[in-house]
Amino acid sequence: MYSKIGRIRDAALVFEEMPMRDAISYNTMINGFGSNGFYEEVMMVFGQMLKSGFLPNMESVSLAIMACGELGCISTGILIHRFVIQNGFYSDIAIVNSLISMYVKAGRLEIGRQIFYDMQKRDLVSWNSMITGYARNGDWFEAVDLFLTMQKVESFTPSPVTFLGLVLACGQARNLYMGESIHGLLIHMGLLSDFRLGTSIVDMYSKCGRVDCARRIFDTDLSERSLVSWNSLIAGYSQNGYDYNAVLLFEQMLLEANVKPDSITIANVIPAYATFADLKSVSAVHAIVIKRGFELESDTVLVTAMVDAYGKCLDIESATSMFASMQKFNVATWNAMISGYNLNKQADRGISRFLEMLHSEVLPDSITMVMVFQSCSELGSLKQGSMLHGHSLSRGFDSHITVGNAIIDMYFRFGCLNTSEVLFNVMPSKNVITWNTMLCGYVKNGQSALALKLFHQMQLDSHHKVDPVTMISIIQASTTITAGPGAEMTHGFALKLGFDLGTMVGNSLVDAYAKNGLIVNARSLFEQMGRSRDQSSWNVMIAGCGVNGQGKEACSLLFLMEEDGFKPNPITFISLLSSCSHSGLVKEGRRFFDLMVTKYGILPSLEHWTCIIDMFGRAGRLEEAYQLIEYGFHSNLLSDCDAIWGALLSACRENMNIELGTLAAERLSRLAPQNCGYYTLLSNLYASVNRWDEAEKVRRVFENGKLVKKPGVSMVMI
DNA sequence: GTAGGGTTAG
Repeated sequence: MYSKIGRIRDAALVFEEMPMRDAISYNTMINGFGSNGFYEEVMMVFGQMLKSGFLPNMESVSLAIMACGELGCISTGILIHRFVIQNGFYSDIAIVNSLISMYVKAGRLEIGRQIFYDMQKRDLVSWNSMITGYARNGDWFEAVDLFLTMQKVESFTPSPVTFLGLVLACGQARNLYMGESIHGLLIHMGLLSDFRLGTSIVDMYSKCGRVDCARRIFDTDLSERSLVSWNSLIAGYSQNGYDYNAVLLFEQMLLEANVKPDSITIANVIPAYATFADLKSVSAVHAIVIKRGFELESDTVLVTAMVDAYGKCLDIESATSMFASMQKFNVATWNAMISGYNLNKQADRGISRFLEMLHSEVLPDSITMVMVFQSCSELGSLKQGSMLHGHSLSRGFDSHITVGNAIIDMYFRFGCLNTSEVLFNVMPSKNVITWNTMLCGYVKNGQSALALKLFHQMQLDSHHKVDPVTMISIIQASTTITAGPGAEMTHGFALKLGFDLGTMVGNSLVDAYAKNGLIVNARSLFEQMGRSRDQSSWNVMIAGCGVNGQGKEACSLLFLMEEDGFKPNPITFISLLSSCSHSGLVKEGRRFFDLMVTKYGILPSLEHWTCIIDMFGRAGRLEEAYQLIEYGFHSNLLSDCDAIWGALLSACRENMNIELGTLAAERLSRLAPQNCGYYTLLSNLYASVNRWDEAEKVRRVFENGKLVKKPGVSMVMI
């Protein structure tokens, strides 16, 4: 009675206290748990029932099989399968259908298929289960084939569940063409009013990258906007790079009265906030999760999304503690954690996590390998990188293009161009990212000519089309070789290719023009870009004015930028401060520095501080630089570190200021006694004012080997 | 008895 009205916990209590249980009470309990989705409990009671010697009824057996499917307990499922055969349940079509469904849910299509073909008599549910099985695995061809055979051979009329399977198949296979056909068929048959089918169509368009169609159906065609339809559309936006739309839709959802987000909604929207590195929103969503009591410890997917998000927001400690609070890990969780350490410049912790992972029961996958190769680059440890390269070869990861790309990228970062080239040449299959990695690697290593040569080769290869990332490398390579004309040429070339100068390529060209003295071209392209400008376009333009001595123009761009709807970010102020620095606009620079903190709430980073020290230095106003540093310490905006004194010492060297220079060097020698660069600066400073004896003294300290060589990163044994 | 939505990289 209790279980019928959903008060399953009360029923369980009564059941526990029953002195004598009979088959009926066991079956009732299994039914109660099963219909409320308590699958673990179903398994438990089912086990107890068999142990006590009672024979379950058809319904209980069916529910137990269903529970195995839901929980992914395929080994228990196989035992129940045997039990079914031994106890004569195999004649029941419903039980066999449940078995098929269990196997296909676990991805064991071959077993499901065997059972299906061995059946003497099949009903519509058997066909539907099989179709759905193929659909989940993205095999739309088999799904459609079964759909046709079902009608031709056994004359079954498809039900809405059949179509649910077909639409799912198109989505999973990203087959837009088939999806559109079935959409049309459903309209024709008048089945779209079934809200489950409507939702599945929204999901299909989302998965096929046509979020615009998904949105139209969501807005106009759905008879009922269920939680699942909201989730499908948010997922569609988020997975297709429309992060802002995902966030907007989620925020709209929060205002709706008749729908509340669940853990899947959150797992969908969190990556969108993460792309913006929007820590405030991520924490706010985390608060919703806690407030609504979603189970975090067991929800691997949700926690993985949160670990990743905190990592991207540079709150690595929150990411670490979320990771630590988990009971079950999967490979994505480990990967998100390692990626977080890389992003937070703590690659050593990433490597440690990887070693920990090797001792856990979760095996690394190709994404893990991509992450650890990044960790090695970040750490600058060639030795470790080569060892992991060997590890990855022995595990067969070299067949993954992404892993190959990551390894090529790593060797470029170590300056091992030859190794990268060899790997590139022997790679059995390449994608456009492989080519881009090579091009970018050459450019970063100052080999622009090689980049252009390879680009030529790439164009002859019809398999790989030039994309925006390719163009950016080519713009940089051309301009390093032929400065201004290079920028004009690649600009023309991009237009000739029929390339829609998107935001990224546009920004890169503006940057190339500006850096090569063609500020007029930069400005006109920047204006031409219009709506396709983003925040970074403004930053590039501001910096570009700066290097061309147009400090005043740079300053006025800040206000135009705000009029255009973009908020300045820390990089904007780096561009502004260095513009002021190059144009000698000390007063303005100082004002922007203050505005940044007070009006925009941006805490100055080390780079901001070194920029402003450089500005004072160029203007010969070293005392003011020093005062500002002292003020930074006092107000806790700045911590005492070698980079700051290094910047001051460098400025002193330019101004031949011995007094402050010695002071800076003193602080430096205490903070970073191993840093050779500063000793050279100090000895140069003495030499510049003809104090040769002092210069010699510093040089001797350096040469006497008082400098300890920075110990290499310790080796890792695998 | 079958039944729609989720995480990680390049």
